[in-house]
Amino acid sequence: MAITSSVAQTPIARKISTNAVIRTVLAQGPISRADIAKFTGLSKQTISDVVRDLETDGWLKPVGKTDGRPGRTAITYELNASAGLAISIDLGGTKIAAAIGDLLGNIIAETKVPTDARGGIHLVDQFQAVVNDLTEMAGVEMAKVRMVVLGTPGVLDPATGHIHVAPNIAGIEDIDLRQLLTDRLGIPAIIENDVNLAAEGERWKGHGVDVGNFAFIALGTGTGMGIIANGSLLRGGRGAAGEISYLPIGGDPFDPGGFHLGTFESAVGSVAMARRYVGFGGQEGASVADLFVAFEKGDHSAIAAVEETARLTALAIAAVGATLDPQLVIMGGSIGARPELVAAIRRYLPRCTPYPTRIEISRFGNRAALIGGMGIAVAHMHEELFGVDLGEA
Amino acid sequence: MAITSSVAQTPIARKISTNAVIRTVLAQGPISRADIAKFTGLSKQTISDVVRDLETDGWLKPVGKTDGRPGRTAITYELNASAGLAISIDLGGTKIAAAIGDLLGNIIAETKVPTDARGGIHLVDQFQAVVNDLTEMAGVEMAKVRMVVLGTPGVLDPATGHIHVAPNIAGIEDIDLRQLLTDRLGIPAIIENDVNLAAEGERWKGHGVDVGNFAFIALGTGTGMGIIANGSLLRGGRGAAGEISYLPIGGDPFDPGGFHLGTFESAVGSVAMARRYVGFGGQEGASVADLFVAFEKGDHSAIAAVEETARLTALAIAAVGATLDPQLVIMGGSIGARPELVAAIRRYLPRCTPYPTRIEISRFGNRAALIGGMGIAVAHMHEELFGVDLGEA
DNA sequence: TTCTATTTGTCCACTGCCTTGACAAATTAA
DNA sequence: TTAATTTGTCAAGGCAGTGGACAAATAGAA
Repeated sequence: MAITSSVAQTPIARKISTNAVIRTVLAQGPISRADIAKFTGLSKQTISDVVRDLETDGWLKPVGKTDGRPGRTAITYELNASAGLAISIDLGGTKIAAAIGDLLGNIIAETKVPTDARGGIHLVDQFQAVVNDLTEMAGVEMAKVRMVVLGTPGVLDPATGHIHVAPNIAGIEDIDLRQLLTDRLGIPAIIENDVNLAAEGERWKGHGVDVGNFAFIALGTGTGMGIIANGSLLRGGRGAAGEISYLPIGGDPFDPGGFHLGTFESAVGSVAMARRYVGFGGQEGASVADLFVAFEKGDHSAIAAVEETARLTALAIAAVGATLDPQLVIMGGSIGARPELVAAIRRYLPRCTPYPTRIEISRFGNRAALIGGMGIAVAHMHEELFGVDLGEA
Repeated sequence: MAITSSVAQTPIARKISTNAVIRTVLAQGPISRADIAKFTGLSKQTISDVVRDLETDGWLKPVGKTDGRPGRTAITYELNASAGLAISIDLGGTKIAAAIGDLLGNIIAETKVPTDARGGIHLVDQFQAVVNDLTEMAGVEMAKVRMVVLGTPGVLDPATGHIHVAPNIAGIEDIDLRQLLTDRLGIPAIIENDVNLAAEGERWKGHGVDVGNFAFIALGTGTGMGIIANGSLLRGGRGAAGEISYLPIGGDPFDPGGFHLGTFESAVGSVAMARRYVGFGGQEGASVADLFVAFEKGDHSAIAAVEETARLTALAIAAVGATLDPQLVIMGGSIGARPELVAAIRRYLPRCTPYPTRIEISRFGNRAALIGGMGIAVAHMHEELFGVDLGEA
């Protein structure tokens, strides 16, 4: 394990300079070379050289001129957004959503198809087809796509990328989906848990912007949490960080045989919520959707069911608060993003913890994972294209 | 915010090279210049230059010669451990422990004094005296001490370093202890929560070596947890990460007025444990120490008290596991490190969570925070002396 | 003991990257 | 039209790193 690679002469200094220029342009929008020099502290000469190289390689492009100030007009440069493309795919139990975006993360095209129920290798075929559709819709060549991020349910092993538990989707636990996707598309692929991606999405462009510590809690058919701590995603030892299904809340965790499903998920998942509604007097066979309709009409059974779910969720947030101390909890998922539920949680939380966490509803609804995947893909693309690699550091 | 500082000509390349050399020497022990060159990938010439500079500045020193291999003998170099010193201070409610260590983190001298009950500014006087004692004991000059780390109970604001809640120690919530210490000693000071330091200590030289995700749980008068996640300390938004006192476990978190003390701490702290023992039939007025003596003799009340504490702690570990997914939980503190208790926790944990975490007892006992402080101090010293600063990166 | 293979470490020439200062070019304000 | 100001290029110089040549030093073999 060599610490510095240093194949050629002294590429490191130029790489650092290039990286500084790119980051400055990325952060400061259209900017002149003179301003880049002031901002980075590098000399005008160096900046001119670097910008020239970047322009001939197609990464930067001149976009305009300054005016209004005294002195010679300056040519302003911007990142050539179309120089690199990335794809985000959100694999769900019923549908596959996908988007293609440019170097700045602007989404150019988006599509959605039903998930192939046969699962397994057939999904890879679907991904291929979806990617083809996207490049066609966007009118771009596949060669410029440099990164694909796939969000899936389930626990992913951080080391191998192996998907451990994915109840909704058939036959993906035994195949190396990341490798298959990489091979099929010929570009680097990343797999990440969908709730983790939702958290990344909120960090990128949602409520989590500039928040270094927050959690995204998804309540729906199942329960999950994505954690951003110290400004980066927390995966845990086996990739199971945020698997709040197993929180010892909402039932007796020592109940033999019961805890394997997850004490918390057994208490607040959609099945439990519907059953609770029925138990409180709701219509036999009612779904969670029915419950919220009834809630709207002021149905007492529905209100009681929501209240109880909110109470348990508040306890879970209290537990998360005592462990992670997030500045913010973002609620998502088909149930978790319901304003009625969140309002109730906001009422319960200060009653069970002295330092209640701020709670927001996800900004992106069911597109959060897709957005987050794009954020990750763009970040990795930047790293791959412009990143400075000191070996380890 | 300039991205590269670049005061002089091109200091960055030489800094990177120097850093690579130092890290290689640090990791590979006594090593020749030729081997450093092979290891880093840099040329022999560069290594010779860098080593010469480092030697004249006193950071490296030749320690021997190679032999046994064919070819010319090589001079091997080692880090000059005494070139830089660091101090770790552990501020406790009853005593102040402190140690001085060298560039490699070897502890040279250690001391302990009772905490000045007047607290506040008097503590700074004590710190000063303790530091003087240490340098005298170690026979070193204060000028070579480059970093001091202070561990304290309480929640520290990550941004300001302000100590929020420190029940055991008088008058330190209103003063800027870090600034006072820095000014008094004339060297950079860092303040960190003592349980966090204990976790860092285990990571540095204890059970947490090479474990990227683990938690150190301290049970004693109070309860606390230090978290290492993704290989680094997790502080949370307000520095309150790991404040498991507030876990909604071991009582009714909605009990009005009760939760301010912390539901979990109220259930497993030493006061609660002694009261539980008495409640189960133990001697009126018995302490936790008495409890464990009785436990040793097979006293049923004591056994029941330990069992209940273990059961609740297992639940807390289950909650932490569902949130952080640590590979390991290390138990510490006067109660938490008791083997009897840990044995019971190990029995309970698999009964309340499907993926029980491995549990170990702290390797350093009540010196864990002191050791951890030394680890942090040494790491910061290395960073300050040899670190490569790309501005942000 | 002598020779050979091998390894260490230095010397030297060369290249790449960055900086500084000078200066031409272009624009606003007076 | 002129002065002030800013942009961007040119040219010279320095630092850092590389690679090849080579002297020095040693183990092992003849």
